[in-house]
Amino acid sequence: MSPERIEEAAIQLFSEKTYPVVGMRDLSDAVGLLPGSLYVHINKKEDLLQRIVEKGIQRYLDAIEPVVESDQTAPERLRGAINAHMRVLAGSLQQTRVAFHQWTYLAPTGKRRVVKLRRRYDALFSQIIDEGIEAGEFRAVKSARVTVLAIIGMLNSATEWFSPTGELTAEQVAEVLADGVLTGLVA
Amino acid sequence: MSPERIEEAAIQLFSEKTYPVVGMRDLSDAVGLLPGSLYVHINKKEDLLQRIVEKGIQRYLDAIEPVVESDQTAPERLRGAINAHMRVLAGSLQQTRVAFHQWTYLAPTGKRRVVKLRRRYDALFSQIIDEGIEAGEFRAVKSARVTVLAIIGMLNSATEWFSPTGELTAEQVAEVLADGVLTGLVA
DNA sequence: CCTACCGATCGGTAGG
DNA sequence: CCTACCGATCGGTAGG
Repeated sequence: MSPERIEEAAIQLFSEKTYPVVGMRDLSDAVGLLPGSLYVHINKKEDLLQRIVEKGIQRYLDAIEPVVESDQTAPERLRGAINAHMRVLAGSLQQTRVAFHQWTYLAPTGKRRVVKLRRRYDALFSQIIDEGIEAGEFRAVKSARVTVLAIIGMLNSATEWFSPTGELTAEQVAEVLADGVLTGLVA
Repeated sequence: MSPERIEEAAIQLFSEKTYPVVGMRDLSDAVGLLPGSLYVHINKKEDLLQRIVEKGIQRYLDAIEPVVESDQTAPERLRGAINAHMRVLAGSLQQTRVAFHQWTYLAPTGKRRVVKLRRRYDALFSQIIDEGIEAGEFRAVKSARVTVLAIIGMLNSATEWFSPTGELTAEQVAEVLADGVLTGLVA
């Protein structure tokens, strides 16, 4: 038994039932140990959540940061960031479900660490939008902040409705989303 | 003590800490009763959640249905629906937080009732999009389904970031969102 | 609406 | 990694 296998089982269980509802006995059943034996490998339940959340967000930072720093136009970078987001999402769907919604169950110290990571994620999209408006590539929206929050909210919502077995691949979904964000719905 | 006052306290507590983490003792403290005395007024904890969720979604149906059925163009109705959504959101922010995210804690029977309501909400936006494409008022998006899910996801995300004390009113946020959805970001 | 309490389950630990 | 168990807390109830 490795801490990694316990973490994988925890990702599965937390994503299905949420952190407070998953008991250490559910987790020990899932990996084939008795409840007390889990503590040979981990310190406490909350440490599992902390690691799952931090690594889960880090995947997005690693994928999106290079896109934002590239020398493409703002519309191209936004399209690229949306594509990167959807590819990470498809590759770590359950972990994302835990990372984006369940960090709120962490104690204040752990929560602060997560908030910092979330701010970095947020800042990536902010940068594209701000630079695009500055360069005249995007129109002067009435609120850049709300625009960023809306785009991120839209992307995060895919966590709930994207299906790896659905009709569209992650890349195809990204294309629909990017088209919508860039050119809108009106004919 | 009325069941309504208990329900209000439950909305507040569930929205702050989520259903499984709120104990009946938290709730009884909030309304000034002893834990056992709550059961004079309610049957069980889950009934509270069920009612909060159903009424919470119903507010959205009541506000958006007339907009969808009106005889405006699809772009006008989409703008109206987004506006209606944001006004309900601002008027019942905490209840919305419970209704949109915590219905998953209900037992299967209750969950089925909620899924029906959610489908009706979903169908309202689907109808506008489908009719708008049909009428040539919207461009032929690559996936109407993903488009609808993205718009709803964006609106639902406002539940997490909208602040009644923020710079923009709900109506102003709705305008930014509708502009974005209808005409996109590109200059 | 309170007193007093129920059985079940929780995260976690001592000792081997 | 198991045995055996801890104190705390959970939703809920009987009887007044």
